[in-house]
Amino acid sequence: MNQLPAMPLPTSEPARNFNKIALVEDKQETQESLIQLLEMFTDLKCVCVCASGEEALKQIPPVQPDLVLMDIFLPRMSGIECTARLKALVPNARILILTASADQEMVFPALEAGADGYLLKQGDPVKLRAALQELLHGGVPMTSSIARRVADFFRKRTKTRDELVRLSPRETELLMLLANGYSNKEIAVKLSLTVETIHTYLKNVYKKLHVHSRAEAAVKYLSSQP
Amino acid sequence: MNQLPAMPLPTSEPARNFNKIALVEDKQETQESLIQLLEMFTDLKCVCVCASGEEALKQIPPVQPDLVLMDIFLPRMSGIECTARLKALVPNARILILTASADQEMVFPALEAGADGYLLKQGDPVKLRAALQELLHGGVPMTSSIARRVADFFRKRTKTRDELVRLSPRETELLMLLANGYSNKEIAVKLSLTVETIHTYLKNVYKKLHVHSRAEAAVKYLSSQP
DNA sequence: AGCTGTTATCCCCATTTAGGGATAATGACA
DNA sequence: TGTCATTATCCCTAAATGGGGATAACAGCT
Repeated sequence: MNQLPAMPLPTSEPARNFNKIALVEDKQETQESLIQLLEMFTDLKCVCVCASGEEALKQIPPVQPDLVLMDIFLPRMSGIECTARLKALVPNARILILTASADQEMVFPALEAGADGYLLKQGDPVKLRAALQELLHGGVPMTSSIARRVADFFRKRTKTRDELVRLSPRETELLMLLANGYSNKEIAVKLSLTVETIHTYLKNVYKKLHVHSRAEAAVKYLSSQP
Repeated sequence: MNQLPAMPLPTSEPARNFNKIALVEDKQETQESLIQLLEMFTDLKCVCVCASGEEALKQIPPVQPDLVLMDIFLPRMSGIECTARLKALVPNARILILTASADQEMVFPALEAGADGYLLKQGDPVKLRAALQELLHGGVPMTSSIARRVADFFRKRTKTRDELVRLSPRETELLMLLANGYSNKEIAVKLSLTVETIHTYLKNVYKKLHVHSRAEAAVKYLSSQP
């Protein structure tokens, strides 16, 4: 149960007054400008620079950085895949995805892979600086356009929903809770209604959806949103 | 198909050099301090102050504000519900949810309801100012802790995927049918098993997934699917 | 003034489900 | 050889659910 696998701690490190940062970027030009930028921040030390995902998975785990700046578009292994694997090897590292405005559609896979932030690399030193600080303090830096995409993700679910069936607001509310796995009793408590009322509502919802069980209703509701 | 319901445009407004903002907040103290704060911003004009959701739905649509600051915890109608209804009545208004740190769990319902931002009301004028600017420019202001919750939402999907791996092939087969809305009886027929057998299987599946109802199991299964 | 939809409460009853247990034949694996 | 996971069957009980109905306040519409 206890293995203690020779932790890579060559130098004793009781307390650092700087944060270790690693860089994964294949385009040399961008790589250099980022390094230059990072040198300006005296509390950050760039300890590792990789030009590919494979390289990153080998070189980054031994140095256990606090931050990783990850390009999304890498030769063979994508920055997303690299992020997912790195997160398993260096769970304490906070990974910031840097992207060229075009590949914004990768934001959801990136967040799923464990990315801790998603920024456009337009090279604003002040914004990058702020983002890195935010990362170190547990935040999730996102540009507003990316946050908007995230918000839209949630929004489009309710929009498509009432296009299918004409449920009343209250009925929809109930169905949402049902589709989250709540029991009638739990729903009743959440909405401050009696269980019998929930009962009646669900009967109507079932009729409108043409289903005969809560599981069916939940499926219908959930499958109506991408 | 075309109704054109007498748009409320009493004054002709070709171009404004300020943005109209409305306030929905029941606590008088907070209300006053927000008004005071907004007065500092000369490009904003507070055109409507409401102390309840019901009031907001009546008073806000006629004035068609550009921004709405919405408290989440209101007497009868929640700020979420009010947001959803307001969005239908004033689609062009950008609604910013203001919340006391406690009710952070409302962030998803809020985004689904159509909120355009979600901030903690800790009363930092600079941050509020920045958020309002971001709103007017199409951004979605969120505090980093809230953005983090959003990111975690995507992450937990992969987590449940791991739990599903623990299921045996037969158990997975059952769960798939369950998640299609079939009853135990129907599943039994489909797999040529007795209902009691289905019963036993589901008990085990529930244990492994840490759920207590078929609806919960279905939701967990479906949310783990791409 | 009547109709319809929404919200909300309550009753009854049959079926289904959830949770607890026991049992047994497989095949894998150590 | 024993243990374990998987597949499969059966029994029991309490709780939850599904389907049927009645009732009532209220808002909006005609």
